[in-house]
Amino acid sequence: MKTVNISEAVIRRLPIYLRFLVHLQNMGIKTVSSQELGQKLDINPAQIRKDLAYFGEFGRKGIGYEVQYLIEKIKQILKLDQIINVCLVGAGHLGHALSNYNVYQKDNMKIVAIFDADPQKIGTKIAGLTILPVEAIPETVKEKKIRVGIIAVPAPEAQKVAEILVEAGIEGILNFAPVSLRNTGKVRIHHADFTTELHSLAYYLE
Amino acid sequence: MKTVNISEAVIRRLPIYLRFLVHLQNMGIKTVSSQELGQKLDINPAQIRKDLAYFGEFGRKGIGYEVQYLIEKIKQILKLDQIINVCLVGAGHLGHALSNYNVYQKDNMKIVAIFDADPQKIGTKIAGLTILPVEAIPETVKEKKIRVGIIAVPAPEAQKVAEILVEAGIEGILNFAPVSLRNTGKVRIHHADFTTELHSLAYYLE
DNA sequence: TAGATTGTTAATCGATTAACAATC
DNA sequence: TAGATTGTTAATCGATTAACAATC
Repeated sequence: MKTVNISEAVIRRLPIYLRFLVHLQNMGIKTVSSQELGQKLDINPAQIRKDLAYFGEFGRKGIGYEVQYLIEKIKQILKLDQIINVCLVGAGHLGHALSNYNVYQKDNMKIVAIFDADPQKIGTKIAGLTILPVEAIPETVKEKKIRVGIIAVPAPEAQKVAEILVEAGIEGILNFAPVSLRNTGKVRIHHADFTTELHSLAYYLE
Repeated sequence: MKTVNISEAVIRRLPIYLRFLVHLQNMGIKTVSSQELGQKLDINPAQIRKDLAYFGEFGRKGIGYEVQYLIEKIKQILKLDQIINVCLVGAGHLGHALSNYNVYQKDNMKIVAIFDADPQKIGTKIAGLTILPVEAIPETVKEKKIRVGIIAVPAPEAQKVAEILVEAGIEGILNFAPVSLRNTGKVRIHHADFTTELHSLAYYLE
């Protein structure tokens, strides 16, 4: 798989499928068709079938997809079948919220270190983790085999933090700061910036 | 303007342009070309020119775009030139983080009410606002002319909250809960769900 | 078997990019 | 004037959707 370059649009839909499939599983539902999925997720059924077909033949003609099996397969595709260590930079309000988010364990993404620049905060604990100084990023990333960094610092500091993370050997960044990060190096940067969402939402009002 | 239906992709880029233009303004820069913008934002200059040209002729040939003027124009397009009242549902960690975010005032989007279902929290204050019960949503939305609702409640409750907001006459929703909301009514729903971002990021690791 | 639904090809639709005349 | 850069058309590229043979 991944012989052809799969488009970003496809990859962004997989987690949405995954989430709904887990929901179906929790409800005890065993199989689902692309039509049912499409109806619930407001996505064209043909697109769902095509997205999945990039990675293999996961369904059965006349029947649909087995929920449990498809969950496993999508997790494999997204590499969520292995534990991925994550660090969080920024222990402000947002950092607090993120570190308490209970989604990580079940998704195999685990926050194993929290950093902050404020000397007042260093040494205090959040979610069982002692806050470390930003200077400790390089060694901690190596020691704990951290592969993903979440940036939750103020906008003016985000670029510098990103560069420190890249330098430390991180493979992916999720950026919450409301600023477009220049990509130094070959890491993947995703944005979770709600201000742009809020601004584009304003356009559609009324 | 908006005679032709402008694509969503265009509208989603406008806030990114806006943010960088404000940054340039803060640095005292007066004019900027599509090439410079494109280089900094990693967007094709032709695309930037085309995006802006949907709404008018904002640039000057041979010169580029006047920063201040373009900021004004984009704010007009996004309807950020008027104050938009926003409410927040969910006063947990994330709600706390959002209510303290300082981006609202300068963007004319202002949180004017906070709701929660937990009786323990009702009556306490966040960011100067008294937390109200969810039952107070309909009257408060009308009274305070609230147009946008931010959902920051646990996933299982998000759909019901969305329906209450729609029923109350809200025009747009920004959903932070990790669940795909069914759109009852004709409101616009944007997602600020970082779990899907984190999951798709995993695919690109290494 | 008949009905349902996949995987996949072909058609359509839409978005991005290149190119360039107009013009500051 | 010469150089730079826009606004816009045409070309390209890519993504979505329709349709249907294969088959459970």
